[in-house]
Amino acid sequence: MENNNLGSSDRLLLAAINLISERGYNGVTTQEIATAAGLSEKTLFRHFGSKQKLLESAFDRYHYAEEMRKLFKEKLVWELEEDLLTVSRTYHEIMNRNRKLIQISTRDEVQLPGFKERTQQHPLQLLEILTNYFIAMGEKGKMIRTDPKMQAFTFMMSQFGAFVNNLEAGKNYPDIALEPFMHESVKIFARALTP
Amino acid sequence: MENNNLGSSDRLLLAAINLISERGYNGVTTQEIATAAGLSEKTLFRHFGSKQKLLESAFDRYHYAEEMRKLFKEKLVWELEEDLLTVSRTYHEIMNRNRKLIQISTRDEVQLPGFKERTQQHPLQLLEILTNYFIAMGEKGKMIRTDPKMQAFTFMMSQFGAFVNNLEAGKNYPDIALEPFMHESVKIFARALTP
DNA sequence: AATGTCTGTCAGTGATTACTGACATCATAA
DNA sequence: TTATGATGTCAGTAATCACTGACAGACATT
Repeated sequence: MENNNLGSSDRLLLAAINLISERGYNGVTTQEIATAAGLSEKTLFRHFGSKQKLLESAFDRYHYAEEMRKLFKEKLVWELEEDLLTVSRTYHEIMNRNRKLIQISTRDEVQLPGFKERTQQHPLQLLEILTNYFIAMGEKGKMIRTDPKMQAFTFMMSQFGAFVNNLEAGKNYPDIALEPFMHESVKIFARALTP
Repeated sequence: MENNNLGSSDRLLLAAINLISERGYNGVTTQEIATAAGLSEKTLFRHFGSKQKLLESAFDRYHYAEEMRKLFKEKLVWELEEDLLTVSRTYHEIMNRNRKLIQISTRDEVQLPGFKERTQQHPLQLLEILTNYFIAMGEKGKMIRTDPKMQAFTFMMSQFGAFVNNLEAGKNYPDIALEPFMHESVKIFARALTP
């Protein structure tokens, strides 16, 4: 964890994210965070005033909030299997970039109100986009027309479930990798939803 | 939270599970747990000796560890859509019964080693059962024969994702309920996997 | 009546922890 | 050189918290 080329604030923020995502807000001391950042506890408080504000700053600074909307506009080609793969890839990219903050926001949601809403926005956005995409595909005759919202939700849940189990870490399901999962899950849904 | 007809130990265990699942192990004091149980802090320590042992006892006492294996043996009828619905129902029943303990074990896994393995056994069992079921169905000619393990895993992930989002609580996705989700997700996979 | 069991109250201890103030050090810029 | 800003050290405070011992009351069993 040698981030010596970064500024002190960023070193503290990253150390905080790493430690708190692993052991929880109440499971980490300001002393530990400062030491992990290679700085003194005093410096931590000079920069952020309180432990709470330190974590809030970490969210403001390191939460990637780009809209999924934009990412899809230019990428979708109205070919179901290809597009589902794009959706899956983009989803896992964004979610994995935010993994540690998402973990913190779910674990410590009671103590850190408002954080969960911010990380929950990505799934909600995706659900909306995907539902609209399914409706449009149905109108084009390229998809069965039954329950687009629930279909989108089911696809999302499969991706979300895989994300939560952190296939890349390989701890929960050692012999299942992310890339093959994305392909197989996309294939399944494409086959199920094609007329 | 009036469990006055229960013994003191059980009142304490249930109060501990409720509070810790909401606010985390380090976010709850022994004082709070005792008060929630309608007892004094002293009584808590007389019964369990330490906070740690209190939680461990809660797991031993309230973790429903029945094997999915048994539940399926008598229920499956080798009809894909019907069986997938049975699997989904059974899965959510068991997982929801264990929801609070599962939440504790994932949130506080670092501080409570060994707990996660115990709650993770249900999904692992289900994956194995479902994979074998898919293989057998393939041999009967009732399912496409491609990648049974990954197909089982994808189905499981969709159920797991829905479980994590606690549809019954209706907080994350207010307009999506568990029952319709189970039916739609099962329909999707049945259509995708039928020859 | 006597005994044992369960519980509460009270008053504490020792450890941890977020957070502070005073002062020193050191590099860089003016 | 001097001033400035960022940092470290040290010693400390006030609060919290897991946990304890001593004593007493309530209740059931014998």
